[in-house]
Amino acid sequence: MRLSQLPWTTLKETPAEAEVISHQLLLRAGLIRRLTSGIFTWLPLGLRVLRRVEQVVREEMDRAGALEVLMPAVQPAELWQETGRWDRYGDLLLRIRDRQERDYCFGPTHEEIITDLARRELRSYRQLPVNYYQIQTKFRDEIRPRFGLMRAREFIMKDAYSFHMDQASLEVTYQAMAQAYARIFTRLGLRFRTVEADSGEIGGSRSQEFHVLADSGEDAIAFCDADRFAANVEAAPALPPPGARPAPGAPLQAVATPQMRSIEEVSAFLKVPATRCLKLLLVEGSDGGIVALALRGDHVLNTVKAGRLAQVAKPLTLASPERVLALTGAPTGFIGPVGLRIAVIADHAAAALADFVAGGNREGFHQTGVNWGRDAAEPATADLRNVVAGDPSPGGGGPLAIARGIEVGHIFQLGDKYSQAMKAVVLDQDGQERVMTMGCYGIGVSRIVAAAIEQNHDEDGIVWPAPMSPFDVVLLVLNPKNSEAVTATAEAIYLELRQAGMEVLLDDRDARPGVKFAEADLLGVPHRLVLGERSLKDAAIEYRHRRSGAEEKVALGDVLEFLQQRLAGAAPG
RNA sequence: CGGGGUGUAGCUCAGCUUGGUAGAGCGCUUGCUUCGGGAGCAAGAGGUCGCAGGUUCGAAUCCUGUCACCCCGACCA
Repeated sequence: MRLSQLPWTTLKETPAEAEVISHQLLLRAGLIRRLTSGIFTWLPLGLRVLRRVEQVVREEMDRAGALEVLMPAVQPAELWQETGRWDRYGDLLLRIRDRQERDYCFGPTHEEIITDLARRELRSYRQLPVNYYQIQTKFRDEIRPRFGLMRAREFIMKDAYSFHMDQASLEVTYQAMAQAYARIFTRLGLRFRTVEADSGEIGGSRSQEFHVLADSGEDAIAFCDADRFAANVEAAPALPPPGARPAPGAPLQAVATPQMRSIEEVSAFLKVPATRCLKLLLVEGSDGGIVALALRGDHVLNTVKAGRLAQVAKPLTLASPERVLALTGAPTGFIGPVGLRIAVIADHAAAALADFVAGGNREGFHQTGVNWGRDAAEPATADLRNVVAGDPSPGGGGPLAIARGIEVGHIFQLGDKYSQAMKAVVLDQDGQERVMTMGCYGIGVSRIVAAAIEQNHDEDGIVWPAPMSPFDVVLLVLNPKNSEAVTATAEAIYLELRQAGMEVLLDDRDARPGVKFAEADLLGVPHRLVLGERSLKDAAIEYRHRRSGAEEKVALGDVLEFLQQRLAGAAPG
């Protein structure tokens, strides 16, 4: 592609709307433009990146035996009503109405559509298993779209859905997808981790996420290299502390703690570490009452774990301050277990505390020297908290570490949740109708583009992993108007490289050298060639590697071979 | 949805407090000079000051409404 024929506008200044680096660089490098909140146009150079990602995804899905289809983006309400999600999916679902006043939605996902397709197309166990996939635009009306392509409302997703006679068959495809995903992210040159996950609203049992590692990631993932355990913090079990709880040693005492509502305030005021404080969170119970959840002061409630408790109302809802006051006689911030007439469920670590500090159930007071069993009833126990760095790994290999990740892939074993609701059945060997078992497998294609930048950039701009760079090579022609020899040589090299199958960006614009250098760095193509009168005098061309900055002079006759070796190298960029 | 903030040239912003008919830098056009890391000089083009209504002789500026965009918030017990 010739830059002289491309209306390419880069930005020297960072647009005010962009907060994260990937969003800033995508805009500055002229790859995308925002149309409205959470909705973007892909410009010519940006689209090349997206297409390269799609191609890798497509190749690996095909290799794994999946079948590409393309389903409609607009979906009739009837199918969503069949599974009950028309009502349950909520405001995330963009609902639209046609001229006949019929209800539709713009698809945020395609379980209903594919299940409808499967029940129409599939008749016999002989046709199973089958795995359909598509690469397509989704729309989710996010509460707050942000971070550019990372949390957009409209985005490109690869979603796949598999159909099976039984769980064993599902397992096989599920593992094949896990392997395909690992191949995809490896091929794209991304540093990633596969982690155990919560299956969330989609339902089903087993589920794993694929995270691109980046400090700006929205998710926390817990892992242990020694035993290869890795899980989203949402899903990582916190083990009970070892050893027996110490015996009570201190007397129960009430202490005045005026205005001290938070653990930080109480801990600092009483000079007691947060690890010896108890915090109680009052949530709505499934029986219409209130349930108290007890955590150690330094721990954080895991809402996924808490939401699974039978005693807790779904969805997990904190009790209102008014209700707390009415039921306990004390305002929030001063609630403790002593004398509390509410069921308490304690996290294992909170249940292991002795001689701890807790709210006094009286405004302006806490208690010290509190002990379970002696001062308050022994609580029920459960795993309620997020793991923290240093916690023992559930795999037994040692302490956990925490890293940040961007979720770019998620695979689920759905079971029969949708096939049952929509009566997607085939006949088995005995001629009996059997509900199919399903799996589903998603990849955030457009999000991968943002995640790759979050993970691969420097102060000059993007540093694409080679497999997703918009071009393999950028060739800068310096001052083309000054020298016909330079222009002619550049044209010859441009042709030679393209004939060898390389994607080459030729900067043949009548622009100053400094502009060309700066914009090439911003765009982030891994390999750069520079041809000017200076190098032409030596019958050479200058090469520079974007990521390392390493430079070399290459004889004109050797350019093709030199680059072929570079491109063939395993180093992804 | 609640709270906060911002809407002025393609981009980043000033001007608003104290009303008097719109500016800077970058970008864009033309010319000259430059020409190996986002050039210099000169001359230009480009704005219903988000929109609507009100106050006023006069509104970017004050008031009301509305729309859009951005940020924070479901860890407080």
